[in-house]
Amino acid sequence: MTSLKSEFLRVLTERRYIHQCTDLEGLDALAAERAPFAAYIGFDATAPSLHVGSLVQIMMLRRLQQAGHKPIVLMGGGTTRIGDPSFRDESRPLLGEARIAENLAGIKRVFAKFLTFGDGPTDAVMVDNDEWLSKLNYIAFLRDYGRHFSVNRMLSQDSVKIRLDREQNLSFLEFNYMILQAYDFVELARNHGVRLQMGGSDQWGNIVQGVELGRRTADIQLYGLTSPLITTASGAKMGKTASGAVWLNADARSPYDYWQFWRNTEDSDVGRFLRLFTELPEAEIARLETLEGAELNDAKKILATEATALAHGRDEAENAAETARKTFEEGAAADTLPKVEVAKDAVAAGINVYELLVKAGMAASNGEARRLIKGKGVKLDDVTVTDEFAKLEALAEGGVKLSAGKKRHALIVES
RNA sequence: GGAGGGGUGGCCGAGCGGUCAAUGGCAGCAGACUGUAAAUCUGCCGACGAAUGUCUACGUUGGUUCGAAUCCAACCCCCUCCA
Repeated sequence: MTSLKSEFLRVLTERRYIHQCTDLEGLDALAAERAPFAAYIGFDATAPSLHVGSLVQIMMLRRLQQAGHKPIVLMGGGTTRIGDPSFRDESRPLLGEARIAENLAGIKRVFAKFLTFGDGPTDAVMVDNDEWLSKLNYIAFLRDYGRHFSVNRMLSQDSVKIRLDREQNLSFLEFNYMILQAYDFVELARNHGVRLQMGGSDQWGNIVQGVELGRRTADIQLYGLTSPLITTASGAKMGKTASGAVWLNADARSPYDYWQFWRNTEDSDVGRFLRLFTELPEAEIARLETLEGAELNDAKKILATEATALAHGRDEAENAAETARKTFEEGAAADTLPKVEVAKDAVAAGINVYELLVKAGMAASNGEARRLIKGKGVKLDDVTVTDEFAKLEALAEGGVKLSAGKKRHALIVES
């Protein structure tokens, strides 16, 4: 590989963000120019927040902005109404307009943490493809753009081929997804000066279609860049855990939980995640990833704090780290643990421990809570609860620490 | 429109009149071992109840039967092939 001239691509390469690029040299030359250029990544609006699965993409936009260029967040308000069939076994449910609007608002709040929005030349902008897609005229669109797409070509695309090979239905609606995505690219190139589209590796086919459409219909040289699919070392997709998706919104997953998610990273993922999800200097990461055994836990803590700082702010991250330190290393009940309030007289009357577990969200039902106790999974102030009908009858001054397993803790306090 | 196949718990997938709250796998939770890791082993894994138990659940609605996830009918949805 030739040495890269642009800061943007140098950083992306060093941090292992790049999987494929349509024209690395061309893009490098563009990124090395002094004038900012715009690049975009599309996100769909199927949920009210984004989760860790999209974090690589978000970080790429952040890096772009840091390198002095303009990130554009394309919200798929229009395409969400179709559903991307890429590598999906089944059609996605179609969402109503109200839900989509709601989702867009939630997602906007996530991005505000990672990017600087505004009107300046390198300020981030959020656009919704519904703006132009809903105005399309079918006949005109077919005539102007439809003729540039080869069905033969589209059928040979992996994402489509998989569906066909498995003899699963692929509706025409979904088949159009890639056409619209390609059109988005050209539309953004014309009206927002976009030259580059980035995305996950599963978007490669769609992105390439857009690059070609740009050349054919607008005579613009566009670029595409994809990031590798991020899985954990044991092969699981990023962002799914016990309690569901790891959301980036604080109201969907608390900063403390978010910190815990990163803290529990597998050993062999630490270096890779530090590069992708934190902004620590490369030299520091190189040092951290050589740690072994129990010492590697220090690296995980740094990973957790740095990653949490990006999504929730430095203060929240430090708090989460401190709460975890007290809870796990001192065994103390940090007063910043999630709190469960119980009425005074309820305690005096004696309250079942299993009820507390349900209240704390550590068990979904009384039965589950009792099973948990039977399985020796519950502790009160670090003492294993042995009787499934044990009651809590008094509260210590600072409350009582309730633990389900080794990792989930809450503080029971009087209300 | 015609012919065939199918819809079972978070997912995959058995069951095909009673012994079915439904085999098995995955995912998940807990315990042991550790380092809040991985791997491994053990237990749990519909709701309510202290419990014999009660309730809800095998696409929907009816029916047959002492008894239905299992049989019948209609309907809805999905898939394949033909038109």
